[in-house]
Formats: sequence, C-alpha cells, structure tokens
Amino acid sequence: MQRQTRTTPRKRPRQARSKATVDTILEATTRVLVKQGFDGLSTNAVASAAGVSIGSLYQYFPNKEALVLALIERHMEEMNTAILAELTRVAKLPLAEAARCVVELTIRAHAVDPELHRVLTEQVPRIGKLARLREMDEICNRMVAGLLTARRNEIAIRDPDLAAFILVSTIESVVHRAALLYPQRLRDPRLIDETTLLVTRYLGVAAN
Amino acid sequence: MQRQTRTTPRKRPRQARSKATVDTILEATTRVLVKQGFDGLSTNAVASAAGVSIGSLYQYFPNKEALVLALIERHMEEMNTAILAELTRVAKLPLAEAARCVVELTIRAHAVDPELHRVLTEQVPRIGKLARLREMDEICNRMVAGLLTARRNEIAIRDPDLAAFILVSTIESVVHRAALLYPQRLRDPRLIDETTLLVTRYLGVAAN
DNA sequence: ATAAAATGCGAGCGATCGCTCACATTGTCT
DNA sequence: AGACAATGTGAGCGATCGCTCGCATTTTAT
Repeated sequence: MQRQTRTTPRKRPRQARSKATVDTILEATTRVLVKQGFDGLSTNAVASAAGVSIGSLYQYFPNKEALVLALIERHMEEMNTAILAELTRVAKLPLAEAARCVVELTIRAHAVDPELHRVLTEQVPRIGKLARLREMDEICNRMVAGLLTARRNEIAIRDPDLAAFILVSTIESVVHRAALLYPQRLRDPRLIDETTLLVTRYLGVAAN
Repeated sequence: MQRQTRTTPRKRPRQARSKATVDTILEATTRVLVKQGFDGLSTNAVASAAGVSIGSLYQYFPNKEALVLALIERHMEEMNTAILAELTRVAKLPLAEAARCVVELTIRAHAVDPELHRVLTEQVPRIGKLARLREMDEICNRMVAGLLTARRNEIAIRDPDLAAFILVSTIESVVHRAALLYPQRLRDPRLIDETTLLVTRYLGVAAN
C-alpha cells in the first residue's frame, strides 16, 4: 500500500456547508468502523455511507488513516479532559472518596460507546501518532503524581511518579479489560468497590 | 474483502518435509508481522519471505487470518502454561513471595519478544477466536481464585473470584502497558517491587 | 520398478482499494 | 450581475491482494 503518510487535513472547511460535510464523514466513519472494523473500513465505503462523493472526502482527509486519527484524537481528548476535570474536582476530598470518584468516571466513560472505544483503542498503536497519546497519558500521570505528592503524609508511597504510573495503568486497564472481556461486569457495582479497594489499599488509605 | 472465514488448516502436514514448510511459513509470518505490522502482512509477502510458493502456503493455511491465529494460539499457549506452572510452583510459598514470583515471570515473558507480543495482542480482538483466549484467561482466573480460596484466612478478600479477576487483570495490564508505552521500565527492578506491593497490599499481606 | 499419494510451484484471475482529476454546482464579494 | 473562490461529483486508473488451478517434483507403499 504505502501511499500517503500525511495525516493533516489538506483543506480547512471554511463555509458551513463544508463543515457539515466533514461532520457527516466522521459520523459515517464511526458507523462503518463499529460495524465493519478497521479492515472493512475503506474510503469508498465511508464516502458512500456518508452520502458524500469520494472526491469530497479527499478534500478534507488525505487518506484512510487520517479519518481514524481524527476520531481517535477527538475521543481521547474528550476522555482526557473529563478525567483531568474530575481529578481537579476531587483533589480536596478524602483520598478514598476521590479514588472511588475516579474509578466511577472511568467506568462510565467506557460504558458510553464501548464498541467504538474498543475499536479505537485497538487502532491506536497502528496509527503513527502514539506520541500524542503518550503526551496526554503523561499529563494525566503528572497530575496524579502531583496529587500524591501534595498529600504525601497521608499515604504509604515512596515514589509518587512510579505510583502514579501504577495507578493510572491499573484503573484504566482493569476497566478496559472488563469492557473487553466481560462487558456485563461494567454494570456490576462490585467492580467499582473492588477496584477502589485495590487503589486505597495500595495507597494505605483503605477504610476496611 | 470477506473471502473465507474458516481458520482451520485445510491439510495436515504428514511428512517431515511439509512440517518444515509449515514452520518456515510461521517463522516468516513472525518476521513480516514484526517488520510490517498486520496491514503490511499479505499472503504473497509471507510466502516470498519464507521462500515458499504461494500455492504451498494455501495448502496449509486457508487465509491470512489463519496465519496470525496460529501464531497467537502458539504464543498464548506458551504464556499460559508458563503462568500456570509458576502458579503451581509457588502455591505453597508465603503469599508475598508468590506474588513477586508471578510478577517477575510476567515481566520476563513480556521481555522475550516485546515487538511480537505487542503486535499479536493488538490483533487478538480482530481475529474471531476471542473465545479460545477467554478460555485460557478463565482457567488462569479460576486457578488464582482457587489459590485465594485455599488461603482465605491469610488474606483480606471477600470474593475470591472477583479478586482473581482484578489481580490477573492488574498484573497483566500494568506490565503490558509498561511494555507498550515505557519499554525501558521493564528493566527497572522498581517496577517489580511496586507491582508486587500493589498486589500484596490489596491482599493485605504486605510486609511494609 | 511402478503406482499412488503427498507436496511444491507460480502465472494469473477477479475483486477491491486508495486516490486523482476534469468538471459541475454553490456560495461570497464587489 | 459578474468574477472568483469554495465545495461537490464520480468515472476510472494503477496497484495490490487473496486465492485458484493445472502441473511438476518428491516421498511412500507395494
């Protein structure tokens, strides 16, 4: 294959008409992606699913990857800002409560559109832009590390940076894995309880 | 695309010659997969990388997916038996020690061929045969649950099944994530320490 | 030695895919 | 109203891919 490597749009939509076109295309991309998977995703299929000419698609997206990348960027951005906002919100709460809130938010976020989330996270490593992801991940890590450092005297942690990595990895991964392998567990409140317990015991702030 | 869905080999290699061919093909698949990724993987490319005719390839593998599936099955089988063996081996050790051993093994397993492991785990959800994977995962879960139940009086766990899910997810995911995002951490002994700490504190058997 | 089975070969068919380009239509500005 | 930019269209080119099939070669069985 190996045609294009550019993933930035070739043209910015200036008029309302073209903005609508771009939105339609991205919506169609989502639909096709969820229904067919990344392999069944072709630019022709997206264009026709969007009811838009293939030529129009290529006005705004230089290639197939750019389509998925736009989706990933949008999705991850949403997730990350939601998490950061929640972290800020719970910064002053008792740590056990704060942990529970973050766990709950993570689970809620995964429950919104699990299929899309799954397909997108699968595709992330295949798209070049791991860097961007890593960046957001590290912002999150640093923020957690900051929180841990600020309340160092409350917790049984020596290295806040390493602990932050462990915590972020753990919460994200347990939830992600539950969503992937045992979707029904996402509805189970005991998953929240137990994940919170994992976190609080690790931090040494568990109630029980 | 949508050509074949069968993933079982069409013919069993009976003679030594054909067994060698199959091995060569699988080796080549590994090489191509690591170098080109799943998208760059074509049956033609594999055949030529293996120095084998495309016709021969199709004697033993009905399609592209079957190639990757064979690799996944083999790889996961190895991993699983290694983990199960280790679990059996450490069953009588103090829990803190046992936890550390399992964490160490998991990290070692990920360090063998991180690239291949990464590519393969990426492809797992795309191949139909999630079922097989889930099966192995559940064997592992049940075994851990069994261990936890057997030593119920030593630990601060109410539901061994849920705890087993959490533990298996946690260890696998933290290590996997480290391998994916921060490969150098795999060499860091503090990752072992901290992951072990996470586990032991959760179980309520931490030394410190 | 000979037949039969197993294995290996690779040209090439049909289908699909990514993408371009010449042209038509719609919107904006003066 | 006229000019120019922005946007939309889709036939179709070139490339690749999955896979088949007729045939050659090697191994096994008798």
